[in-house]
Amino acid sequence: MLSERQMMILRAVVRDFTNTGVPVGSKALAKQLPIHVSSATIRNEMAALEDQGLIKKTHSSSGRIPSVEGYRYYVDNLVKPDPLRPNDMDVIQSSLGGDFHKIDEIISQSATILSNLTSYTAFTLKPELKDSRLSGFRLVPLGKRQVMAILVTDSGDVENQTFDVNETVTGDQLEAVVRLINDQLVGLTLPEVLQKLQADIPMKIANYLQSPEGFLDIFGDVLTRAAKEQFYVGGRLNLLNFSEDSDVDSLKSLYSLIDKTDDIANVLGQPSDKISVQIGNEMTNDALRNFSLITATYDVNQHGKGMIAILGPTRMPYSRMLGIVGAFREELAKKLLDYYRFYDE
Amino acid sequence: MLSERQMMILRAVVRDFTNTGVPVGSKALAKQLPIHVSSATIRNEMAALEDQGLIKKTHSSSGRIPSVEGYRYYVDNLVKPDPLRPNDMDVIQSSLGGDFHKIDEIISQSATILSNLTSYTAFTLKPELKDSRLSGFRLVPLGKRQVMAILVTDSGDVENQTFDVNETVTGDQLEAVVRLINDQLVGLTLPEVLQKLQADIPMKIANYLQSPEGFLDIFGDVLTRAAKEQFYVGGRLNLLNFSEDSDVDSLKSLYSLIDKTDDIANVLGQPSDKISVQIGNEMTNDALRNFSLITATYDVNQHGKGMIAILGPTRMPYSRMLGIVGAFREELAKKLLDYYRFYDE
DNA sequence: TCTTAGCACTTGTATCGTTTGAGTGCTAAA
DNA sequence: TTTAGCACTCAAACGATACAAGTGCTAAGA
Repeated sequence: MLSERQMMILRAVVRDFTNTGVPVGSKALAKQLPIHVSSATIRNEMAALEDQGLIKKTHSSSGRIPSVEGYRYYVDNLVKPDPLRPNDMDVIQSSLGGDFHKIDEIISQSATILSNLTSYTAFTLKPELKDSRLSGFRLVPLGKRQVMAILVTDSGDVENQTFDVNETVTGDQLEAVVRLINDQLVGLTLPEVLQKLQADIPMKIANYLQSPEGFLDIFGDVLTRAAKEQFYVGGRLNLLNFSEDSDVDSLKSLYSLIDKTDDIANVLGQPSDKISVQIGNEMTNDALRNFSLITATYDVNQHGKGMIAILGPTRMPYSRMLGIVGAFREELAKKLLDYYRFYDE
Repeated sequence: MLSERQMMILRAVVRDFTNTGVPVGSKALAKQLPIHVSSATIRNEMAALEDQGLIKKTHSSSGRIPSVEGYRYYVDNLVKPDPLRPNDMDVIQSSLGGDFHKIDEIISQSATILSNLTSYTAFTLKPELKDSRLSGFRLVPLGKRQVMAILVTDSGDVENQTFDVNETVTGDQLEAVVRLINDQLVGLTLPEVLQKLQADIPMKIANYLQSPEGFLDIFGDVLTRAAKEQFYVGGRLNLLNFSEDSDVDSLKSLYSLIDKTDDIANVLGQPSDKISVQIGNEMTNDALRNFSLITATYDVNQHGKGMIAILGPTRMPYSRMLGIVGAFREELAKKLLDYYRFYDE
């Protein structure tokens, strides 16, 4: 249990340190705090906070910095999201104000906006209906030897790919493949489709084509791309600002991490309605030791929920960031509802 | 004019420095050179080379490093491409050996291979017929409210984009737009199309649709994407290895540079049949001051010419790099000829 | 005329003791 | 419980010194 005064001190330590990056000492705090006590008193309280593992020293006679547990306590109990700066709201509204013809444009644009507002790295995922289903597959011949495969899901995702075909493939054969896939697979969820694709489909298709592997590969390719959660990243380069001792190796693993869909999905974790903050080594991934991740969902009613996130140094101004993320999720939800309303009815 | 001995010394200075990164002194050279002269003699020769601006000191009593002019002389007159290491050839052939269904896969894979072989950053452009022409445009309705726009050029490039449409648009209208574009624009080069698009097309289309802007925007979008030279990058992260004093700002501008299609096209420059080397500030772009760029074309006969390039620190082992680039351009050309042969006839 | 030994000189790097200043913990008095 | 005072710790900055690598120049030898 912390006393009121201890909370006040912890809050001040976090604030100061996130602003300046310098360990904060008792004297500075005494001057700054609203209550009037001597630095010696502060020292006693700080010793108590240190005993509880909330703050720590960088060396035996230094000022204190928050420990991971200290940040955690601060985020859970002490912080209050800053109201958005008026200018920030303008930025959001004008950047989202344009006319969009694709959900993906809005989502990708959002990543950029978020990274600009925060000067950190931002991630956005589009609203996702879990269990989206295959609603159609086509092979469209283009010119002489090219075919485009197009896969559509019932949630409106479109995935496509162009590939070259040998002349010996006829239009009839393409038709047959398409019909087979549509007859057998439409309406199933994507994982179900993937599973069937490995089980009974190859046998059936053998009736239509002598060498079907090519087509099944293509279809499988497009399918796995569609099943993967697509996300957008904004402000990649901002990570360079926080490389501390410019540790090239850890930077590299960080970048490899954020470019791998699967990994980042793990890191972001399960959606929750509250804004969630993960601090430093609370995340299992070692490359993120000195970073914090703020994630939030946004809700587009029957169109599902999406996610936004920002990744910055553990020492980030949490109150401001929470304010930005909180406001942005709402603006984005509004924008998307508008968008769907326009195209839905 | 350089004497034989001076050339020998310059070559040794470049070799040594690119290998070790340490300025090279007269004593080390005396020990290493095939001829038997004292360090004092070497010093005299080095003074001469310095007078000609080919080498320079980092401070008044240091060993010498090559100047940009020195590298240039070395590359133009002294270097001989290393033969490929046997292992490297294996890597190339097995990485290019697989079965591909798209040119782009081969080209993108090539960027990865090149960056792996060199541990620098690699660029690849696919073979390009200059003046490729619009050969078709389609609008394919997908599900309820989505349409995919597909543009095909006579060189086989396909560019596409999905977008949402309001329900009030009818299939007939789509048909009309497509017919208009195909009637009026097919057969023209892409720049011509772009130009017409701004001139007389909007007026004509107004006869078919009340609010045509949306469609023209989409078409324009896809068109500009198709007109842009697409390139692939491999080993982006390798740039981090050469950040010297970890100058974050210059790293950032470097990355912005290689992500901008237009800029990088400028940097790569005009294709030439010889392998070309650009050294440090020979490139106008300031972010590249400490880098060198090796570019080479590859020739796929009637399918045009493409380009490969690697970007690494000015202090790179040129002989090895020239060997790799030289060998790779040929392997790639071979692979592509095979590929076209299979799909062409 | 070219080469070389020798030497004085320059400079970056490393090492080491010193000082300074910010900050701590502890004690004892208010 | 608070606070003044004091001894103590440690990082950072600083200066002196030594060292090593390398240079240019001079003068003698081939």
